[in-house]
Amino acid sequence: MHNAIRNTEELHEPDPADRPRRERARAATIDEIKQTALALMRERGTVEVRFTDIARVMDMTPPALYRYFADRDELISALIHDAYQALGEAVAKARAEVPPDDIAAAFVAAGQAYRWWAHEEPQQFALILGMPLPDYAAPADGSTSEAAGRAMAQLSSLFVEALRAGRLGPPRIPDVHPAVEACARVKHERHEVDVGPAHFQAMLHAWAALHGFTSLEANGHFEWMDAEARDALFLGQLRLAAEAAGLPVPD
Amino acid sequence: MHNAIRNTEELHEPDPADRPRRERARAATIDEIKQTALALMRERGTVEVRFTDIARVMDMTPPALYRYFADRDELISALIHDAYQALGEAVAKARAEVPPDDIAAAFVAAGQAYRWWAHEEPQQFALILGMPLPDYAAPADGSTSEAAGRAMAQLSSLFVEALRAGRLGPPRIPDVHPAVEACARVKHERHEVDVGPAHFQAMLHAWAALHGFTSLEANGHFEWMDAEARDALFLGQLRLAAEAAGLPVPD
DNA sequence: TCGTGTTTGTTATGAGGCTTAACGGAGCTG
DNA sequence: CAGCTCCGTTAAGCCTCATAACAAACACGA
Repeated sequence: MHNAIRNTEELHEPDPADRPRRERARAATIDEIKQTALALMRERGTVEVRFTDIARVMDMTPPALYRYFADRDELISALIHDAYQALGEAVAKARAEVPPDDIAAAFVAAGQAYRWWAHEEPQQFALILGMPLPDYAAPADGSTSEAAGRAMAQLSSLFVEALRAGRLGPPRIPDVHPAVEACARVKHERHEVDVGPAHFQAMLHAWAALHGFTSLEANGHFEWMDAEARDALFLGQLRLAAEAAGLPVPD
Repeated sequence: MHNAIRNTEELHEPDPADRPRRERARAATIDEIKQTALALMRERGTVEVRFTDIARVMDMTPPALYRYFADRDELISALIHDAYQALGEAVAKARAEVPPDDIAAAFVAAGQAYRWWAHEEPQQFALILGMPLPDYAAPADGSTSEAAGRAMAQLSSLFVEALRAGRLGPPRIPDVHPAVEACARVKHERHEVDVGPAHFQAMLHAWAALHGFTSLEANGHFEWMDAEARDALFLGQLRLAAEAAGLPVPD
């Protein structure tokens, strides 16, 4: 137990003057642990991570890490949280670098960012969108699912913007199965997705297409193609998705 | 070392009469090990597998397993090979149960089989199409990549059949980037894909869309939808893919 | 029927990872 | 300086992978 829980808990101290200094050091160590874990994952091409290895790279002994994370699961949780954050930020950043009224360009930018991030960080990508890890249970505070929602919101907000700009045409599949409509309604009531059911459906189709290419590429199943071919192919996938969803088609 | 290598090697014995009996027993044990490994993976929801656990379930001691597999990697290799085989067979079986001249139905059947198998066997699916395992190297005999090729051939043959039947219309994206065309030419020369570049491109787009939905669902990212909604959504995805590829559109 | 060699299992052993417990030192606070 | 907290260490227990050495079962030939 010790006090490793303090990562997630908010602890009320008597607010001594040294708090910022010590806390900064602590935060820096936590960050170094996470960065080292990621570096090792990248190096070994795996989601696996050994406390012993992290400690060795950091010139520490393995038990020292337990001052910062109660166990491996807590570290994994933190990494998953960060990964959602990083993906969301990557997409948001890409969208911000595009003229705000150019919906088609924003869609391409978002899609490319999703793909680029997954390709650069396949381990983090696998962490959040691949097979869930053994015994891992999402933290009860919902911090990871909240982060997941924010990442997905990047996509749905694009539809909302297109709708507001009057640039959202009808999706290629206009009819919606009642069960799908029910899901759309729930999402709509929670204000997670502020578009109609047909466009909600189209959005999921677009996400799936986007994700499929991204996932296959990130996991090395497109390595028989060179980078140029993959780029062109992905752009085509984006065009198809935009067209089917009623979004302005890029190019 | 011992003699566990005999799984993959073809060994030339003096062909004694007892060979079939002992070999059958050996094959049965190998099969039981693999089945137990799969059962444990399913139970724990993971790709991880512990020799100790397998042995316990089989009422054996862990070292006994080394008589059949040199190490964990060799077991994984066998499981990957079997998984490709199983996926290919699932798709082939689904296609065989549909009138051979109904291309649209065959496409739906193949897609549903791909999705169904991934959903029923998410661990095996992750094994072959998810993130590659640490330290794992595909066997030099190319048995896994050959199995992979056969599984993918189920999709490409569908396009060939449609072409022969005169039911293959133009794909929604007719222009092909030179780099993609070069890849298509290579595949064509090897007779792995006997369709033109534009349809080759469309096939990859279809695979990606199909795979994206399948992968998200198999990894639990669509669990907020009920089964009915997911079914309807997937059918829509198939329709979009068929339409974009120039295949006959189902329904 | 009885040795003989092969196959297949066992126990014993060691290396290495995860995790906790117990302890010691650094640094801030009074 | 005494006392407290935080951070790191060493020591130790348990578990897994993997190998070595040994024992039983079995098929086979003389």
